[in-house]
Amino acid sequence: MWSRPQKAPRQTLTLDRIVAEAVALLDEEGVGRLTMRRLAERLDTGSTTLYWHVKTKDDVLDLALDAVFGEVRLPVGGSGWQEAVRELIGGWRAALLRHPWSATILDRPLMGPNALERTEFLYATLAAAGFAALKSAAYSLSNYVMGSVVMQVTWQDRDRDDTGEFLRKRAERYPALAEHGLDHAWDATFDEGLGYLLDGMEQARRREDGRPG
Amino acid sequence: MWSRPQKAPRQTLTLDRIVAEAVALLDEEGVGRLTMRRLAERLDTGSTTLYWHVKTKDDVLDLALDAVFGEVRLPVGGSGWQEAVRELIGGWRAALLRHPWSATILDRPLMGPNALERTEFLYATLAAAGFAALKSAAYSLSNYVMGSVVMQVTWQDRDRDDTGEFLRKRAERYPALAEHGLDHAWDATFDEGLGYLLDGMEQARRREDGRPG
DNA sequence: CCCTCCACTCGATCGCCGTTCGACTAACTA
DNA sequence: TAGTTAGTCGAACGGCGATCGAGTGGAGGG
Repeated sequence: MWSRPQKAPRQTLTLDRIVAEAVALLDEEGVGRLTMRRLAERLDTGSTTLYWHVKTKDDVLDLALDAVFGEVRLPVGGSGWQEAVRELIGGWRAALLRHPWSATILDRPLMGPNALERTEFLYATLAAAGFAALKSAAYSLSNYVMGSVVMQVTWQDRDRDDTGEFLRKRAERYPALAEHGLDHAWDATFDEGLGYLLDGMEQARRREDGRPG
Repeated sequence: MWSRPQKAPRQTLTLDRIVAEAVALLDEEGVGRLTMRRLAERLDTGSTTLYWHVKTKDDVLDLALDAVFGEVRLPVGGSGWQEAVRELIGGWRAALLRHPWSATILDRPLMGPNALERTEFLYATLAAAGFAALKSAAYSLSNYVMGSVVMQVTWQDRDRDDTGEFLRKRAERYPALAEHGLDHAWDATFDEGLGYLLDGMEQARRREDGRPG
């Protein structure tokens, strides 16, 4: 039939294109609006087609999250373990904050190649520094960065709504909270807390194993 | 009509009953299976009825999460700030771990009365201890406990599936990870990391403000 | 004793979701 | 040319959160 729609010579759909578009969609509209149908529409295809490249929607999220970890550059310099850790953890945090939706889907195993590579680097750095309680050290750091990103994403931009007023009205019941308000220098607070942790770790390292890093 | 079903003299539906049943449902089946319909069914009512007591499903989750925080007992003793913090944070962690689903919905403002009361206590304790950088101290601790709970819930019980084998097969690429495996003494690791943090905080406290707690 | 009122209940329905099925097609292979 | 296969897609299924408007039962006033 002459009216039959011409097959568009469209670019082949690939897993990479799907993941890239998913990240873009998540960045623009957030995790609640990522839909297989909407994602497919942006890729100019049918939602069914996605399922040939991907098993479930969770796969898309796993891939998108690992793509975020891929943005974290591994430290290169030969300085001390604290500097290397600061650089890795800082980049880790920055990447997650660039894609705030990622903080809300951190409750899944981070087994993608990019995440594993960064975790491996962290372990190796701490091992080289001579930490005997390697897991404790590594977990403390990843716990801290994960937690702080979740916290910041949850609370930032909340100054605009009525959360501040809500607390001010309850100043009698929550005096310390009301006094210190909500506005935050997030970066400085993060750095300071990381400093606490690194100082405490350094003490433990000296106690456990005196080898120089 | 004689066949008209008798109105059951059922117990009045209250917000408390809804929240309690939601927590039970979440405990038994996880966050993915909490449905307004299923929750209503367990309460022997229609799903529509829930919406008279609650505005959205998110309200149910907010209330359930705050109920979990309600399980955390506030420290009473008059010992040092570190002991008080350890007790609060430990109870905080324990409550969240008793309801693992809670770790996956921590990415929302914790503005319920129970959560606020615990946060207030944390601020007050640290302020009394003389911390100048109060927010940094408080955030470091909550970041740490949040992060470690999310991490543990994500990874525990994963030894049973093929995650361990997955890593063992990639031992060349990720030697440090493969060497240290997955099995964890979660409690000990948490305590050790908390120790790092508290030690680092104590150093900063002495530096900033020598007042006794 | 009846009527009104209102806190509370609920069946039906809307639009959207993730996922599946089976039919289709274009390009490559033998 | 015939067959195979990687890739596409319309239609549909069951379930979801939420809404609408029609009820209903018990308390309180006349």
